[in-house]
Amino acid sequence: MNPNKKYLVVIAGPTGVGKTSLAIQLTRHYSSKIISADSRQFYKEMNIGTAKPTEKELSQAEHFFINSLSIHDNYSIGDFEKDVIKCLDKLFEENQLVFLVGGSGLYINAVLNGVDEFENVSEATKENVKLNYEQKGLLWLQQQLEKLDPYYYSTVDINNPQRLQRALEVCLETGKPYSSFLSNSKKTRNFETIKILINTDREILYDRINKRVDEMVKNGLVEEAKSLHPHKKLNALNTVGYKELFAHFDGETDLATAIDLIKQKTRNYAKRQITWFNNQDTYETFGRDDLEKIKAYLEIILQNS
RNA sequence: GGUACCUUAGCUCAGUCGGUAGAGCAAAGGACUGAAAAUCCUUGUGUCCCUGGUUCGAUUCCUGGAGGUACCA
Repeated sequence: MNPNKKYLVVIAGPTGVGKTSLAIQLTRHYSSKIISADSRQFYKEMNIGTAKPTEKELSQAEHFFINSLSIHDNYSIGDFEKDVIKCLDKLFEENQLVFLVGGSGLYINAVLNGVDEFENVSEATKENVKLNYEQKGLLWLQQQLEKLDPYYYSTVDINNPQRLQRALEVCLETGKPYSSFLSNSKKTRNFETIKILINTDREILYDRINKRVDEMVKNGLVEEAKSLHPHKKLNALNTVGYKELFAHFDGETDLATAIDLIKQKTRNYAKRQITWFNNQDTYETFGRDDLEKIKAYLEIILQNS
């Protein structure tokens, strides 16, 4: 093992696969620390519905970023990248190996490769774009973006209002095309990365997800969501497990339907994660019971580098 | 028991003036640069409940049956 090298071990995979417990065991084995790349787990007000590690698990391995934010905070992937890199610099002073665990592929990639630098967009600009979109519709977004950034317009999914809004906000705020900020290059990092994907049969995964939702309900998810209901407009709460219950509180569905929907939307999410990681390269895939194999794999890499 | 209506995709239902059918949801696949558990894109063959009849041809019209819903007894 090269003592001068530092390693970030990424443990990724779809929700419900059992990443957390694997990662904790590995972390203990290496006496290391865990950085969470599960963006929902940052919010301290959201506990049951975000499938955070339990108190016991948190005591078994030190976790960073869990409960680091309030749902009222404005936090973005750019902030996350900077915060994690800062945190890693500190952790690597005392650890040769640090674990990054989560299922938010975009957030993991931000740590590994970086995201491009953008100027902050003011609330006024965001509000302006949002209002115009609400009043004039998707076509307005498309026309504005086509005018201000024809190149990006030709490459984006022009049916995706979130993408169009974001690009337009940047154009309006900076007076420059959104695409002029895109470098398409990876940042160099002062650590090596080892990428591990945990996956399992679809049937098993979906079954685990369904059971976990029932477990969350038993643990008080409905009550937790009830207490957050007044804040339902916040972006942090526009998420599976909460918005279905908000719809129930608002009289749109009965409770059983809401719970079934949470299961369904979580399954859909897991599938999207699998699609994301399929599209990434250089992940080594393991099953949820492959702790020993993963240890062996890590040893080989550490010895050979 | 009587009368009326219903039975079509995994679900809810359109539709075919007789030439074997299509929406939404689900499901599957895909995309992804500051909302990412978010947002968006693509994909529709199914004994048209069963049985006879009419017809060149019936899921469609007619007879009988089965199941369902409503109302009347």
